[in-house]
Amino acid sequence: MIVSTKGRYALRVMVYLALHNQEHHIPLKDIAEAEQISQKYLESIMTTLSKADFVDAVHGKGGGYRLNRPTGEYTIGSILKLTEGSLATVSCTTQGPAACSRSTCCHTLPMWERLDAMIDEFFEGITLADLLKEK
Amino acid sequence: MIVSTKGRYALRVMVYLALHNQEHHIPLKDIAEAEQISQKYLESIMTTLSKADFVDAVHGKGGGYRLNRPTGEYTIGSILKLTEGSLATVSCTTQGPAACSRSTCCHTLPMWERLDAMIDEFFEGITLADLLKEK
DNA sequence: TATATTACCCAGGAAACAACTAGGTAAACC
DNA sequence: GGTTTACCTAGTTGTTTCCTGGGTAATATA
Repeated sequence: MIVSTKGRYALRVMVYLALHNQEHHIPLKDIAEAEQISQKYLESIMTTLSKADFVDAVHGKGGGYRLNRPTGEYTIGSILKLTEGSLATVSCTTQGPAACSRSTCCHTLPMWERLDAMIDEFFEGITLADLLKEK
Repeated sequence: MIVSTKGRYALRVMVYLALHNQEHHIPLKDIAEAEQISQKYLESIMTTLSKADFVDAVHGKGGGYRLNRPTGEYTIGSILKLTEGSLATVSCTTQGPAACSRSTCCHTLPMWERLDAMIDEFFEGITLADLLKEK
């Protein structure tokens, strides 16, 4: 697993907000119900998205969440990196090359680096707008 | 993390065996020491490789392990799938589409499937022989 | 045959992480 | 002032990862 529920939930919520991009904000409760995600768990994810200005959050009655950019400006990579922390496929590549004492002579490290680059390119090449067209 | 130490260790051992492909077999103890991997932990990995006929195992003095195919015939994908069980990036794609009740209307599922396909292609396109040329 | 040397088997355990829960406080609206 | 919402801190449960311990089975050598 490279992407946990945290990242997947975040993506689904962003898609949901994109599909319901109205004038009014959508409260967390509604999103959780519609997407069948634990409300409490989703809270922490939404706060992360809000702090990074991925969504606009409004308190009180009539409040909730809303996207604050056009869907084409959110790459999937940016959403996943924010919520997952990292998309590294192996621990070798998360920290610098100094992390592994064998890095200077490791025959597999270059492959991991190429894989990470490929995955990064994959996710950065897809936007929220692209996802809406799927299915 | 898509690949745990188990799969990474397996790869490193296979590379080690490829680089030391002599007439005689190499005992586990030597491999563990050279690669700085827990001997006990490596045992279970080697048994997996042996059972799948990826390596030839010989008991007793002078015994140990040895590759039993040319390095070009081992794809990285086959080694990782054997030791990791699966290379799926999200739980949605591990089981069939029936696993997730939302699969019929999920906007993100096609993306995960494309990602999995891309990663599979990546690993199946690299052989042990290719890794030896690295670094 | 005895002994050393190796691979194999089975069971468990510490630590980390993932996924979720509980119980509050702060802001905005009516 | 009260309701409705987002936000904050902490804890809990379950799973997985990584590793260890204590054996047994096979093979070679003396």
